[in-house]
Amino acid sequence: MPKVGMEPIRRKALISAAISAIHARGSLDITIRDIASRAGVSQGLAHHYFGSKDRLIVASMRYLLSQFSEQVRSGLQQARAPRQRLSAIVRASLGEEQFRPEVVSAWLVFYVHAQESDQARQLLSIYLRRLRSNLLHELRPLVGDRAPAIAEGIGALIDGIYIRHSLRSGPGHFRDGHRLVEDYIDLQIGFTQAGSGSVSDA
Amino acid sequence: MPKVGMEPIRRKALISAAISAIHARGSLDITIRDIASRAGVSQGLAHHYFGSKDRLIVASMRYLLSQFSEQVRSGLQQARAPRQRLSAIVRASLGEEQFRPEVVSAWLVFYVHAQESDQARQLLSIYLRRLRSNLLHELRPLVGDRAPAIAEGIGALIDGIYIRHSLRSGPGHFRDGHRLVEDYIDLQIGFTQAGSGSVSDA
DNA sequence: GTTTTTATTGAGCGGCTGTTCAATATAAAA
DNA sequence: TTTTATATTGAACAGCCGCTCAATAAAAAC
Repeated sequence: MPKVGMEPIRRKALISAAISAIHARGSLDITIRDIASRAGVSQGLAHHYFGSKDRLIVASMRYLLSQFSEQVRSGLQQARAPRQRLSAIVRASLGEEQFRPEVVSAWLVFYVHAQESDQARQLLSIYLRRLRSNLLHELRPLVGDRAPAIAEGIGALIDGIYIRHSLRSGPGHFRDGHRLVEDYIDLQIGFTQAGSGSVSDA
Repeated sequence: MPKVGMEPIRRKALISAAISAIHARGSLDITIRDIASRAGVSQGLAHHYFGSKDRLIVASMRYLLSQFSEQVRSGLQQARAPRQRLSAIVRASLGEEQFRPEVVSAWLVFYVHAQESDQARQLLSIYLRRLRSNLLHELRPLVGDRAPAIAEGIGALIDGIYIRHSLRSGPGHFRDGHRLVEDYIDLQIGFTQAGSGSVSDA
C-alpha cells in the first residue's frame, strides 16, 4: 500500500473540523483552537498546514463548492434531454447532500462572508455563473429568449428554498422544495409553448 | 416644546450605529467600541442603555423587523383587491427601503444569527409567519387550495432574489426582481383558472 | 548510524474584547 | 442652595485570540 504523507489527511480533517465548528457556532466567529481540537491536533499544526485562519476558511469554502460541482456534474451525466437535465440540476442543488445541517450552515455563513471578503465573493460568483450557464444551456431549446429570466427565477427559487429551510426546525421538507421548482419550470415551459413568446427558431 | 430625556435619542442612535457597523464589517463580529464611536458616545454609555452587546443586537433586529412590518401595513392600506394586495406585499418586500445596503447586510447577518440564537430565530419566525399569513389571505380567493404552495413559492422567490441581490455589485436590479415575482403570481393564477384545480368554492 | 526532512506540540506574546466601576458633569427637585 | 437623579466618561480587568517559535519526536534519506 502506498504510504502518503500526513499533509492531505490533516488538511481534510481540518477542513471538516472547520465546517463542523462553523455549524456549531453558527458563524465564522470560531477559533483555530476549537477547529484543531475537533480535528484532534494542536493549534500549531493548523497554522503549519494552512498558514492562517483565513486561508483555512477559504479552503473550506472551496471544498464545499467543489463537492457541489461534482454533484451537478454526476447528475448531468445521467440525463440527456434538456428537461431532464434541468431536473438533474435541481436535484443536485436541493439534494440531501446539500441539506446536511453542517453544509447548510456553512453555505449561509459563506454567503454572508462574501459581503466582506473579495476572495469569498469571487468564489461564490463562479458558482452562480456556472449554475446560470448550465440552466441557460438547457432552457434555450425549451423557451427560446425567455431563458435568461427563467434561469434567474429558478436560481432565486432554489436559493430561497434553501435559506428558508435553514430556519425550519425539523428534518424533512426536501420533496416540497423539489416540487416547487419543478412546477415552476413546467409552468414556464407550458406558457412558452402556448403563449405569445417565440416558439423557438431552431 | 417637550423636553425629553436622552434615553430614546441615544437608543436610536446606537441602533443605527450598530446596523451601520454590521454593514461595514459584514458580520456580527463588531465591537461595542466601534458602535459607540459611530454613535458619537463612549463604550460605557452603550452598556448603560442596553446592558450588553447581545441586547443591543437584538434591539437592532427588532427595529429592522418593525420597520419592515410598517412598510407592509402601509402598502396594504392602499390596495383593496386581492391581486393588488399581493403586489403591495411584493413591493414592500423588495422595495428600495429594504435594499439599502446597510439593511441588506443586517438582514443577511440576522438570518445567519438565527441559527445560533433562539431569540433571533423566534423573531424571524414571526416575520415568516406573518408574511405567509398575509399571502395566504390574498391568495385563497384567487387560487383556492393551491394557496399554501404558491405562498411558499412567492416567499422563497422573494428571499432568493434578496439574497442574490446582495452578491451583485452595482446598484440597480430592483425592477427585475419585482417582475420575476409578479410573473410568477400571474402564471399561477392563470394556471388555476384554466387548469384542473378547484376553481374556488366561495 | 548519521543526517536531514517531516510532523507535532504547547508555552508565550501582543493585542483586542465585553464588561465593570468609580468619578464627574449636568440637569431637576427640594 | 442643597440634594437627588440623570448622563457620560474612560481607565482598568480578566480573558480570549491569532500567530510565532523553539523544542522534540518520528521517519526518510544517505
